[in-house]
Amino acid sequence: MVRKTKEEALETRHTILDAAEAVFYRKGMARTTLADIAEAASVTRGAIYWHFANKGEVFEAMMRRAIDPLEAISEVDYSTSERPLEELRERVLGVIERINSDPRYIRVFAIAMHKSEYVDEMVPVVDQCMECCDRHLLRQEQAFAVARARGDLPASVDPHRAALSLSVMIDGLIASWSLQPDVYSLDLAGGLINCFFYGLKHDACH
Amino acid sequence: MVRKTKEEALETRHTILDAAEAVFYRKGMARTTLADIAEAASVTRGAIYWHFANKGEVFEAMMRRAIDPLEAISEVDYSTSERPLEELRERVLGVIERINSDPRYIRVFAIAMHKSEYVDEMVPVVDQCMECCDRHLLRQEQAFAVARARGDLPASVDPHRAALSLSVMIDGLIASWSLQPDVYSLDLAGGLINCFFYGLKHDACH
DNA sequence: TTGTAGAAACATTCATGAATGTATGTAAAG
DNA sequence: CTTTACATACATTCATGAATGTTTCTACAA
Repeated sequence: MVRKTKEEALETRHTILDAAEAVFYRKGMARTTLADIAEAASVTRGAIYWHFANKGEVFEAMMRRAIDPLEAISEVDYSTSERPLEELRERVLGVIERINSDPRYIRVFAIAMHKSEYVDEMVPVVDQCMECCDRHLLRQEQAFAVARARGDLPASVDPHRAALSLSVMIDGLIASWSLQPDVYSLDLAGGLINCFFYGLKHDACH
Repeated sequence: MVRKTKEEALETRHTILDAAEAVFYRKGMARTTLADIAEAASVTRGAIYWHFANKGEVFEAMMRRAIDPLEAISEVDYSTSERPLEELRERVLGVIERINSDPRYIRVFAIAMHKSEYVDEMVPVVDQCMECCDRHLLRQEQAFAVARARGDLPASVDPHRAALSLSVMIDGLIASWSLQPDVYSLDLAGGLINCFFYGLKHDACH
């Protein structure tokens, strides 16, 4: 009903994204209408259409807002690392712990993995969201390769397969975890990774 | 345009489900309309409404047709098993191999896990589909417990956590696999499970 | 054996509501 | 006085489900 200052406008934008997050989580992407979001945010559809072009852009903005802070952790180079496996482990657990620290992450991951459909224009957006978990697949591969070169892993270990296996475990963990946060807890991750690395070192992955 | 015999009617039903499978896989559940399915099946919407009440029932029937044959493998009792871990391993790999044998499985799993939204009335249907992968979570727990009692696993192993970890890995594998069948191959599964069991035996999951 | 009633297996048409996007209105900030 | 930041109103599209029409099979009777 009233015009706002720029700061207030940015606040409404966040209000809209908060509402979208809640409604998406409850009803899923397809079944939530912009009217639902507007009602939850106590604004009109006009306000949403002012800030975003359509529902897809709302989703994208909601995701970006959540996962962009995670991106910073991704910058690594294992090539000169003294303990590549240790660093890899710490980094993966760091991301998971970070996700665990803010309930918002679990919600948006649940939306991206279970409450939206991986088709058409959603593919690149969801991809970016997932990549922030195992975007380092190449880097992981590097870590395993360096570890093998250093003699930390047996020569029979295939870095590519190892990285694939690791990201499978991470994706599975995040998927189960975001769906049932009370069943799957954070400490499963550490155990799984330890177990996997142990098996790798002893050449048990065949 | 013509009336059919009972056999022909059942054939149209299968034709509709085939078409639904293809269109669901391409466009996702939400964006496919019954008109799409009808066109792909070369029938009219009226035909679909004759066989099914709505799109949800089409989905459910499509899923049932695919996963019901998998259910048979699920009946196990590890309590008297001599080699519970071996049997568990073989059973899990058996399911995965079965899935690998028919491209239909990969498609319906991709639909269930990535091309549909886990909300409302979809929850029980998708659950049933997922349970056929790790429906044995309780049975797995039993297998681990029996193995521990037999001394095949160290006493420090928690059967419940072990079963959770295993199903996380399986879910993650099926999820990645169904999304990119060319990237993730079947033989990753065996290695992962071996690696996990090895780590379990050597008490490395902490 | 054949004729006929009824039901099964669809096709076609129609009415309705719901969601979208746009266009316009409006009040305050700059 | 112009633009921002919305609110309101409107037109259009589209998917659904029901209602109805049509054709063929099946059962049963004569």
